[in-house]
Amino acid sequence: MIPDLTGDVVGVAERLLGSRIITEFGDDVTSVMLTEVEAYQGELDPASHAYNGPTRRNQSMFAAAGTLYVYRSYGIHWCMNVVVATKGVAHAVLLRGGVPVQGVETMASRRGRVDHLTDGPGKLCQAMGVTGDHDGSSLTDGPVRLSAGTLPLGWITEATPRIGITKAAGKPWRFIARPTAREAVLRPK
DNA sequence: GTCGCGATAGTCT
DNA sequence: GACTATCGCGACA
Repeated sequence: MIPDLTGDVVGVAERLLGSRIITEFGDDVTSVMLTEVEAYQGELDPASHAYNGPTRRNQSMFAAAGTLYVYRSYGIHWCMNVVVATKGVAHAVLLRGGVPVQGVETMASRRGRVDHLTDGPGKLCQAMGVTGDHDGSSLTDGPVRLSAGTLPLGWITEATPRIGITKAAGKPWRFIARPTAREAVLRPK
C-alpha cells in the first residue's frame, strides 16, 4: 500500500517518515524504513533542480505522483526522490536516509562495508541498488516500491533546515525521525 | 563524538 | 568552464 502523496509536498515529506522503501532485483530484496527526507517545491523553490523548468535531467520530476526520480550527484552518487503532486508540477521529496529493515547482507555487499549502510542519500541508493536506470519508474509496480508504514513507538520527528544546498537553505523542510533518549537502545549504530 | 578536505563526472550556461 | 540536493577518510577531542 503506497502512502498518501496528496497535499502539500512539505506535509507529504513529513508523513513519509516511517514508510518503507523496498527494492527487488531477482532474489535480492531489500527494504529500509525512512528516517530522513527533504521537500522540494519544484519551480517555486530555488534549491530545486526543477527551479529553471524541465531539463533532460529532471524531466521525471514533472511526472505524476508516485514516480521515482533518480539523479546523479557530484558525479559519483545516485540520489532518489519520490515525485509528488500532479503531472507537470515538479514537487518531490528527496530520500536522504533510513534504517535497514530487510536484506542487510545484500546492502552490506553492495556497500562493501557492514556499517553506515543507509545513513545518507548516496549510501541509500547504493545499498538498495538504485541507479539512474530506475529514473522515471513507478513506485507502485516497479522494481523500487514505496509502502506505507509508521515509526516505532517512542520515536519523534523534527523539522530542520535543509542540508548541502546553497540556495533557500533556511527553509525547515528537512524532516528527521529518531528515537527519544529513552529508546536510544534501538538506534542503529 | 566533530571538523576539514579531496575525488569525481554529468549537466547546465 | 563552472557547478553540484555527497562520501569516506584522517585528525583531533
